[in-house]
Amino acid sequence: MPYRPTEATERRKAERRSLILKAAREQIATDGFRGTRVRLVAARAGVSEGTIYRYFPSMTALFTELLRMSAMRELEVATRAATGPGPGADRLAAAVRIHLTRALKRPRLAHALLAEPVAPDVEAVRLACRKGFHEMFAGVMDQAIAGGEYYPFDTAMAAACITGAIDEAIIWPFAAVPDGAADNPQRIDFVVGFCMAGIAAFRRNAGVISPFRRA
Amino acid sequence: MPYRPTEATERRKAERRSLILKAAREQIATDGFRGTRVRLVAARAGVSEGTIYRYFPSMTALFTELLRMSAMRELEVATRAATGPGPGADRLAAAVRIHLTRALKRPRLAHALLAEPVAPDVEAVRLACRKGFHEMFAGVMDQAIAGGEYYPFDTAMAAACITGAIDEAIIWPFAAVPDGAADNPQRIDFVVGFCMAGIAAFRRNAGVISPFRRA
Amino acid sequence: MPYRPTEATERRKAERRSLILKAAREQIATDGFRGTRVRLVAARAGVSEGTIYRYFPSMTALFTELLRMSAMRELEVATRAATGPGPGADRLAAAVRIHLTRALKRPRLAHALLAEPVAPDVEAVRLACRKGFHEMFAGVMDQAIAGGEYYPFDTAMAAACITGAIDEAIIWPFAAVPDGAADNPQRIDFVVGFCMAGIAAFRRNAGVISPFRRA
Amino acid sequence: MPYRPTEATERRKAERRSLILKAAREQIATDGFRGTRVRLVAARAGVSEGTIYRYFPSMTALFTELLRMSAMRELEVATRAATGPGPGADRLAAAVRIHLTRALKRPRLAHALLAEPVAPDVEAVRLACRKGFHEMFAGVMDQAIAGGEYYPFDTAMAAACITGAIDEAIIWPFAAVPDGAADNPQRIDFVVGFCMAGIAAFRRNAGVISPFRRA
DNA sequence: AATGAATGAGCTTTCATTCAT
DNA sequence: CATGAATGAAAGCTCATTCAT
Repeated sequence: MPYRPTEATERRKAERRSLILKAAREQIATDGFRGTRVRLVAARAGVSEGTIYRYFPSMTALFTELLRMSAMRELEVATRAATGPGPGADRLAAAVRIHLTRALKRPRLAHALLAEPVAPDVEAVRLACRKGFHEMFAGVMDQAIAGGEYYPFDTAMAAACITGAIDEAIIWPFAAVPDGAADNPQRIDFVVGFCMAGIAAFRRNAGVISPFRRA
Repeated sequence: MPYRPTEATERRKAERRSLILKAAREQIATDGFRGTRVRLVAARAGVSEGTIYRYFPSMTALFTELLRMSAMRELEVATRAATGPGPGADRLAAAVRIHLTRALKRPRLAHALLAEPVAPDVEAVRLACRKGFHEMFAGVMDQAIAGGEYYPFDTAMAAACITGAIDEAIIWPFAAVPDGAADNPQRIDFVVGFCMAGIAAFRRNAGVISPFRRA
Repeated sequence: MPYRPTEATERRKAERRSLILKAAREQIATDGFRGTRVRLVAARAGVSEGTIYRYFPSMTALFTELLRMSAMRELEVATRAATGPGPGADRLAAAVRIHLTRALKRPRLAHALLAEPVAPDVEAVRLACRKGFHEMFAGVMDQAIAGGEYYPFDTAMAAACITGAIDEAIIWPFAAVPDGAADNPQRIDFVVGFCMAGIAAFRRNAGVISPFRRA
Repeated sequence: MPYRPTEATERRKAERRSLILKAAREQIATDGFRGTRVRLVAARAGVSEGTIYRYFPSMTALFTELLRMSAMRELEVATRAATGPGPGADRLAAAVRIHLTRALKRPRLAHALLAEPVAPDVEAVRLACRKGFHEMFAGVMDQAIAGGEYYPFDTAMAAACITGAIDEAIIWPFAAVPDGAADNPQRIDFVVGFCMAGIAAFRRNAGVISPFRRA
């Protein structure tokens, strides 16, 4: 009688795979890619080192998939925030805000996923993910331009400035401020405001008063 | 007749040291800290591995010195641009511009030096360097506030946003645009404008028209 | 079905560990601690270098354990010989004899274990082991003094002289006599006699004729 | 005109050679053979590393010569003490005493020279030196036997026991007693007494009262 | 299918020896 | 002839990956 994987077996396999990915995620959140070892991931997942290799052909592949998954999820969330009927500026601000807010919950992980250099194979994927964010931000701005909200400007470059400001806002407190102060709402407001102001000069309706202008 | 080290010998020694630092620099510019090996640096410098250790006690020490040297130089140049009699906004813009312009000449190296996570010993130095830039930018803004040019705002956070935007502007073209287009003057203008606009909302003299506003 | 380490696996592991210790022992017996390299031990044990590090955290740890194990064993054997109801002199002689006899079976190894200077970490353990022998010999003599068999004397120094004589008797034939002649019973008799005579002057009952006196 | 070394040049060369040997001696006295590096010897001698190699073809050769020289000197002194008109027992005791006394002035050096295992080439010389001491001690005893002072016995083995006791007396305090107490005259007396007593059983004139016998 | 022991290439670093100056 | 910078062959150790159980 031929072997036939049961549904339960399939389910268990999928669970294991998730378990390993989650363990890798936690390890990276703690020590970065640099400090991640097969042994440590296996220990966190409660499986053996060999099992890792049953689910992923190599550590590079594991990292790559993790990166893709995490980035996709974040990109999706930010994209959803950027989608809707309101003005482009509001949608952009919402996307920036939600992305930053989420990243600041786990700044070490976010930094690793967004900026930490890794082996070339992984780097390629990481750049692709980054590009996804760039394109999302640029896309919102392009729509806003198309909708007459802004004069045309170099949205690709603006997207770069925005993601850069967000990244640094993630890294910076990680190194410099007391624990717990990193996701201070005021700081998030500031970064969102900075990014919006960065392109405010291109708004068609100059009469709108920037919400950051002091009384 | 006893040996006496000649001037030429001394010069050669200094040259060797520079040669090694330069080789390390190039290696890092190519593969980042992560991909730098004693063997590769030695090969690039055209010396043996042992020679590296005559000039530097360890790879960490070599990285550290390289980092400190490079960062000091850049910081100095940017600081000089930020110093002078003119309005704070102009000086800030000048500092951002020159830092960005110089970094874009060698984006991979700049990124490694500014942002790449490394071994803890080196990281400490790297954070200090980064802090130097933050403080320089924040300092110019504090002066501008003190001089009545801006309303008070969170200059530390603004500095973070500015360095972040610069960094991304460095990394981004490295990944995404054709060679040679990275230091396109228009792109540099854009980033400078973005950063200045980011804090423009806090200017006291609202009458000044942003130079980035399109006709 | 989840993997469960079988008894056979466990046994194999223990055997491997012993195998490595034995290989190290043989290597030391051949070339001393000084000439022992991870590579050589691994080759002798028929395992890879990496495997050595699975069983011992470092070469120092391997040496240390080997030393402790071997010394403990020898000390135990000698101590047992020195324990019992008879006169102290007889028990001391028995301890000297058995220790010497056993060591002469592998003089190079014995010398390395007993006398060869090594890295400081190992040296500490080696001195402790040596001290164990000193104390054992001194202890037997102290008991004999307490029991009225000897007048009081510097038993610590006597123990040093005894272990020294034994050590040299181990090294000496290793260098000077044909193979196999080292553990000549007559030579062992001589050393035992020499050591006993060394403290015979302190015996209370002077009437006893030394068994080493020739007819 | 052919080059002709002047007398002054020759003298200077000989002085340098001595200087290097002395420096090596001091280095060994401090850290043993194990801790001796070309660099350290050169630094102590106040010459360059290269110069060492002008006077000695290799470190091994330097060690070898040092060993031979030091051992010769000590052997000579001890031999002189063992030579003369008096009874063999007295001469032996004098030789043991002077050798031990001198060694205890620099126990670390003495231990290194007498017992520290070294590279095989050096070891061969070290064993030869050791053999010199054995033969000297054995020679005195052979003479005493020939002179009717002792019954015949295994003088080679006795010599081994004597040198062993001396060595251990050198090593032991080095590890175990407070500084300065090592060359305590009473301890030297004890070792000399121990060694003499070790062969006392073979004396023909049994009427002689051992000087170590207590009142 | 899961285990974790075994592997071995590769890492940084040391140091006796050589050789251009 | 002295110098000390340069060499490069090891050394101990790590860790991603493989494979017998």
